[in-house]
Amino acid sequence: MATKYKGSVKERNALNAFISLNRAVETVRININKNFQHNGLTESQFGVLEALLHLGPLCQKDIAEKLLVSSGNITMVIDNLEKRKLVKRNRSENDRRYIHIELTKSGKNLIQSIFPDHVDSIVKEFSILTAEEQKTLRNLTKKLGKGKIDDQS
Amino acid sequence: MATKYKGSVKERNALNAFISLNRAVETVRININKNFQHNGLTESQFGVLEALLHLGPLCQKDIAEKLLVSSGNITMVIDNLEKRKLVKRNRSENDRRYIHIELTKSGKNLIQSIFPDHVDSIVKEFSILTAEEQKTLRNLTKKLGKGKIDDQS
DNA sequence: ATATAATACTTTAATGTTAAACTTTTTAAT
DNA sequence: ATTAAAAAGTTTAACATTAAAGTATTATAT
Repeated sequence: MATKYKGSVKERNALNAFISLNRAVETVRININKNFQHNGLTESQFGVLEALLHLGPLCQKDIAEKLLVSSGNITMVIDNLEKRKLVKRNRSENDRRYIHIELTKSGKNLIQSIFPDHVDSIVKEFSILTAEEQKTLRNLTKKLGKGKIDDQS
Repeated sequence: MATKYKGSVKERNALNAFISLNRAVETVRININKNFQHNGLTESQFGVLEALLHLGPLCQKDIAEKLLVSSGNITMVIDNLEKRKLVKRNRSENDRRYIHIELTKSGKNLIQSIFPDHVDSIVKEFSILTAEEQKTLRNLTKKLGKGKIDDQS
């Protein structure tokens, strides 16, 4: 019953790249996320804390753009982080539509304590590739993604 | 306030590759998913229908493994597909623990009508890379992902 | 100045997602 | 044969996610 898709060479090339790309991200993520899951953080919560750590206070719209998620989603993620007192909402005085989000002291302590392990596990996952291959992978994927997040270059 | 992470060369290489990889998948997915979203399908639902189309009837455990999701999740996704009469549950006679899922006629019609556009949009997204680059990308990501889904090779 | 647009955020409804506890069925051990 | 363990699927609670509609605030056009 199994019927593999038969397409043109062009189609098979793109499909193969797409499938492997998705699979790689999924498996790598599952392994890397174990780090902050031990600390009761979800991937979204970790992403917000990391952005705040490395970029400083941000309004919710900026966070949503960095993480490529909807504004409604950010409202809930920030809600949950606020419940745990890891971040704080500050209504802007200049323009009261904006809410600036900043790390609390315990939020900063938490993300700072987790981040080194996070980096370690990324290094570990990618160590199956040489430095040269990692650079190649980065250059190829940079072309595919219209990224808004600054990377480490 | 922005404080970029300072790490070793090894760490920056891995981080850069990781960030670009994630970003590429997210942006590519958002574009590609528009196809089946027009037909009221979610990404998960599309994934199930596609697996059933190309691999034939599967039990829920197999579907969960192909899609790298939990068994509880598959229960819900199949529930929603069943509500729309796109798939059908068949309790196995040999071993009553298993439930075989198969496409209904309308489910097969739907996925067959959508799939060509799906492939087209993947080809379009990846056309920013040459055929050689697509193969390189595939080979690099294959090393990273411990895939279980058969690809088109 | 006032009406209109646009912007930032929230809410709602529907679906997705997981982990963990649970049921049912089958297999393995003794 | 009886019991224990394993396996497939379901349920529950909590969080994620989006689209679309709604609220509050600010900017713009006339």
